[in-house]
Amino acid sequence: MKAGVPRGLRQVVCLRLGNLSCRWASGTQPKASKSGLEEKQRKDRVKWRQLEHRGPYFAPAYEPLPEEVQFCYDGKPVKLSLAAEEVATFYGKMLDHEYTTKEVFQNNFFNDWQKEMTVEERCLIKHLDKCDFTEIHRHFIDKAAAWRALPREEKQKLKEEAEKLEQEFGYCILDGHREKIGNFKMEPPGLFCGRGDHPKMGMLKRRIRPEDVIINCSRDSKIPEPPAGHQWKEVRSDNTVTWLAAWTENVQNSIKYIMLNPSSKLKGEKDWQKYETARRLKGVVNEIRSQYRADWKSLDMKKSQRGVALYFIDKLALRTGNEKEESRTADTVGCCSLRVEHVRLHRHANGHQHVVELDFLGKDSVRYHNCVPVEKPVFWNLQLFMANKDPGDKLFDKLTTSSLNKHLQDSMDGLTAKVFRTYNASTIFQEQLQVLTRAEDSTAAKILAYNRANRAVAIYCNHQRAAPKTFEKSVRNLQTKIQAKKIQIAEAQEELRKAEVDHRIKGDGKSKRILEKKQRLLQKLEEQLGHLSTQAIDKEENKHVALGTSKLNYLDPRISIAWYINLSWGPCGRPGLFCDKDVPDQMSLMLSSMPQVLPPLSFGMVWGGTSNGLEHEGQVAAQPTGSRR
DNA sequence: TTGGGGACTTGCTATGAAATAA
DNA sequence: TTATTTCATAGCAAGTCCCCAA
Repeated sequence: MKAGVPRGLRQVVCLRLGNLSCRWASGTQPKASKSGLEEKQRKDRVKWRQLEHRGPYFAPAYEPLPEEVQFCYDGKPVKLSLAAEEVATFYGKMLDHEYTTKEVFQNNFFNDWQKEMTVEERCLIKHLDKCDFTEIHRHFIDKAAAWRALPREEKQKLKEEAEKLEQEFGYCILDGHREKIGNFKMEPPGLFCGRGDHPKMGMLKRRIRPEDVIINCSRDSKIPEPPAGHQWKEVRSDNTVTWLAAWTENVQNSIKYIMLNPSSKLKGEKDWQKYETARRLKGVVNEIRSQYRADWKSLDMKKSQRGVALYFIDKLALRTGNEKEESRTADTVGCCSLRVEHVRLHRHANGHQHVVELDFLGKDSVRYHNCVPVEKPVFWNLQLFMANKDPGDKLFDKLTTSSLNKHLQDSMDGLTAKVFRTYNASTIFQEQLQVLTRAEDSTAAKILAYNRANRAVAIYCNHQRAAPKTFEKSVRNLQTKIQAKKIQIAEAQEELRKAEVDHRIKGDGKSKRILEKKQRLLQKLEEQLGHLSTQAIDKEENKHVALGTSKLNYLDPRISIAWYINLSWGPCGRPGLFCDKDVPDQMSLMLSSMPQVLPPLSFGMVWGGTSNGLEHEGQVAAQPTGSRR
């Protein structure tokens, strides 16, 4: 990249560029769609002509425990059969994990474990609380420690073997291009770790054999060889799908796939299309917003519920909320599946009128808790929807996700509820970058601005994380550094003062040089302090916010690039150059010539969306709170 | 119209490599 | 050189949305 660009700033955007350059660069991106029809045609057309790969890499066979590692039952050592021992190691490995303290996990594990036992073992081992897995647990801890302690050469050797494996199994040929596969290693057997209060947690995920796997490749390609002595469940050639191999997992009875890496042309094109669809939404979003406002007044409950639900989806980034099988998954909801018990209405709260309090577990059992002032008709409608219902009843009982999406399709081809998340996320990101960035700021301040814009989106999407384990310690370390820097600055100030006096007395060239040197030192130290302080703020603000998901899935990379280039090379002298129509071609040109010449562009025209009216600064203060339950 | 399966995207955590500081 | 921190990504769970059959 071009020299002279502040290093830190480059780093923060390189994260996006790196992602983008492999996903969209090399001229692989499709042209921007001219119409919804074209997009549909592209979606429906045959996806590939040639697909060749080596098939999945299977997990190594179970390696029995050494003789000295014993499992004990009721205080006595018991030599388990191989199958039972293997499942016991799954539990033993997890002994220090919270999962093994949960009753559901324990019961499911024990139930499935018993199925793997011999008749004699089943007669003997009746209660989990009499099982002692501590030696097994210690064995795996020691094994991990031994691995860490391996000499550098040994580790290097293992690394080279892994690389060789990746070269062999980790790539496929798709229409003449060598593409990276996302997950070429078959998932090893283990215990199912569902999130939240998942009723199936602890169940045995059984080992997948070649006989369970369907291979997808082109007819004329070299069919992957199954491991010796085995055969595939099926070999097919379906060029309307993108997966290379598929199998059904036993816990949830769902299909799992081997697919391409996000860096592949195929995934990159889909990613591109996603953002183009979201950008098309800006052309109709005002109309949709007017429509859902009009629907609030409708006497038809279907319409008024749909209007309020769309308002939530648009304003609060709620997920669509498909129906789920109650007894087989954790109890999580989205917009359409909200229940009365998830909503509380406050006529006055926190100095606002018509406040809606939403409190529910969303995707991955992450808690969404938000008190948000809403428009008056929304408030009264909600009151109506909740009237005469039990807490466990559906809030939007006349609404389904399919009817909602069908309605959206009428407004725009390809529009579904989840497009609003992408659209609003990227719009907020661009707006926040504009608001928070000043050209005259230091690099550290610009990085902070970038991260804050990213954070505004992550908060909007309720992307949370558990605070890193080392968080408190690293904050302390940073504070120590700040204090040390302050002391250094005080000393430098004192030395500068002395140098000034010395120069005033002597007035010669040497004392002048010393004075200038001290001034430079002080300036440098103050800059370093500024950088450290900014880092501390950034770290603290980011304690519970996960930036990665929005960065990867919701923020159009072109916004980052436009911002970065604008800050590095100044605003565009040719307004209108980067107008919507030209975005893909401009990006293509820009990326292909990234190291040499970068065309000017006008930041602010990449998306140029219409805000959803949410006060993002305000929402940061009243952000959804809570964590996984 | 509905329910379920299939295909795909989104999301969080753990881990290990690379970068950075001491 | 070593310790610590940061960052990318592997791993896999859990969503969304489309399609098809009953």
